[in-house]
Amino acid sequence: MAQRPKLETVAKRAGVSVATASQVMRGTGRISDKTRKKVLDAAQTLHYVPDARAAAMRSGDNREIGFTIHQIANPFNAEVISGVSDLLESEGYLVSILDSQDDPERQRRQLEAFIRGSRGGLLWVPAHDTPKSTFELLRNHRIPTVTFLRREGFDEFDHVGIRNSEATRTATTHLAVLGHRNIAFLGGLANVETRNQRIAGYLSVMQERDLADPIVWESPDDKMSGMKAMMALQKAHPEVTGVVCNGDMIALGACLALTRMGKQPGKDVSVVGFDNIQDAAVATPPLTTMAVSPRQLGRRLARTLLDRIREPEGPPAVSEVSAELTVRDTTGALTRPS
Amino acid sequence: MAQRPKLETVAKRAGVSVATASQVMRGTGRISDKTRKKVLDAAQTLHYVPDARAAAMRSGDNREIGFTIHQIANPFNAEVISGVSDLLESEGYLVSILDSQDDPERQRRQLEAFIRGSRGGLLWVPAHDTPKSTFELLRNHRIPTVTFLRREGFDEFDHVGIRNSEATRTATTHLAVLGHRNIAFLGGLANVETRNQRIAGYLSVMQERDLADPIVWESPDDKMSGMKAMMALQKAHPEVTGVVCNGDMIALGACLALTRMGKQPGKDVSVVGFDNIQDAAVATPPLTTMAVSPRQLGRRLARTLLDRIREPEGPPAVSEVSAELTVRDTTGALTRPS
DNA sequence: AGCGCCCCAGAAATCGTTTGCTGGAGGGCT
DNA sequence: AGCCCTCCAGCAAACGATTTCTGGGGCGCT
Repeated sequence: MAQRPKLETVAKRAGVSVATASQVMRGTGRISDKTRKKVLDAAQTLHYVPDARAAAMRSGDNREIGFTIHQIANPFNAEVISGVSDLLESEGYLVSILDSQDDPERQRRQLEAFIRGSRGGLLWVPAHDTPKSTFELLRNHRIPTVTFLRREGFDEFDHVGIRNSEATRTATTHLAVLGHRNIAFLGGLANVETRNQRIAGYLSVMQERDLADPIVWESPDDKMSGMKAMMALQKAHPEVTGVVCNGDMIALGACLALTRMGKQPGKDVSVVGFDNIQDAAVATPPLTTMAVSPRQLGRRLARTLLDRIREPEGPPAVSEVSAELTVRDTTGALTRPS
Repeated sequence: MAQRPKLETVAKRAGVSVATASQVMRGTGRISDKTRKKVLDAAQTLHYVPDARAAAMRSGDNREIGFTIHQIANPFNAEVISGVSDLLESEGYLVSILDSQDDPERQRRQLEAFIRGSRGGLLWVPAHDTPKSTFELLRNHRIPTVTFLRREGFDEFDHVGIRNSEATRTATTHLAVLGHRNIAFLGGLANVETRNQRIAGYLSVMQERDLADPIVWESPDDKMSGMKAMMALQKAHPEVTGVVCNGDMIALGACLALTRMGKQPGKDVSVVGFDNIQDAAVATPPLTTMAVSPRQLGRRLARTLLDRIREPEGPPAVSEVSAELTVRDTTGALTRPS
């Protein structure tokens, strides 16, 4: 058990040539069962594991793919990752996750290191304000890439996303039908693409239905921030009775704020979330939200990348999935007339 | 912008030899400023990025490290990851995360793929019931490895952990001092090492103080499962007035269950969590918990690995950090006598 | 015996780097 | 002129695999 065994060691122990040993390990060529067994036994006892770097260097195929995401702690993202891994690992790939923390600078460094390691492919949620040069970096190096959720105006990569503006149209309409006129959009940071799309959907309904002046309120996408933001929003605009949120974490934080302020979500103020994370169903009260299936999204994402690896040329494939309105207890008819 | 440029291309364009170009890129050797500039310019215009695989293959040093963890969605883990990345990336490493989902089978496959890629080091939370062979796999391949949180009885690797039994001793004592006698331990799955240690601490206090018969209740470590488990526990053992939890998610789920059953956490039944995740402070009611600092833990973890990479030989370094009792509103004095 | 086929050995090229070596061109110094 | 010193070219050997090629031993078949 000295150093890491190489193929040559295995071959020597099995009494065959390295060429033959390689054939056996790769399952290629015509090898008799007897020889095959000898080699496999030798590899077993030596705990031989081939060096993927050397192999990839010569043969070119690379079964390691990366998934760069903006926020690893988000349970929605975690489920997407899980869906991606299921499919890709069953195809013999190793998927490793990089957490950019939505910082373009950090993302750039990570992607450069990623390219140095020359993996087989990349799944990527670009950080907000990702410069065009970062996209070009990937493209120039011919790395099979699928963007996810955001694409920042770069349309040369395959893409899997959510119909954001359609979803917030649905959410806002839902509130409007319930009688709400003072509806605000809450959550997310400026210049995030998905948020902009969601705001667009919200604004369009506000305008078409001639509701009150739109209010858009920023906040980081975690529960605590959502709570603080909702408190500030209520203070600044006490007339607001409906809130369309940029994510479930925000929405849960908002509900928290409302109950703390003595108001009842779904009665005094209606709140719609986005994502349908697991907590949404068991929250108090259970959250009305725009549901998308993260696992399904993950599988689609993985399949898109596999297709691209198989067929490097060809126009970018873009697919978007719809979010579905899931009504629970945080939305209700307007009680007090505004 | 044809294919990926190699060092030879850069050298040719700069009018120098590959050896010289390599020296410049690595910053080694004695090279005049004029030549250096020529090479750097050529690399710039060609968008040259060195191939880390080929480099690592020859030189042996590898600046990619992996972090295999059992549950990526857990916010506590996410903060640890963040702490690890901060430190390691500032040292020029790329850290990629693998999600074993606490499945020994999946973990095994991932680690084998990881070894094939021969990275520079590994941070590892072993899945529950990880077989000894998996540990030996890593050891045999001489991969600098630091286990985190769990070590499953394998003491040949460096380790960073939490003083679990000390922590649950503190938590249980806290409840006992408040007058509780019927205290249960809730959460986690059988045969998970950290859980066993926490149970041990709990049991020791129950015995020393001659409290009621101990009750240990299983549950997966997410909020929804915790809620269900607490409901079942209350039905089976209505006399229980104190609960020591295996994690904050469980504890939050338990509080949820209590309020749904019309009981008030901290008044009717006292609950202590573990981890002090961000939600703990803003939950209703705010959660009493055993706090450990995930970022600090992450930095210590990273530093331990760096030390090991720098000095591959030598006895394993083990360090454990203490958890601190943070009293909030879910624990209170026993009101109705048992 | 002769022929053909299956299986494999052995050698060599290749992937993109790093690293050590030899040796030479040029400059500054005595 | 002679000598040393700096800077770099050019060659070559690694690293650990894959892949192709030639060639030959052994077997079965006619």
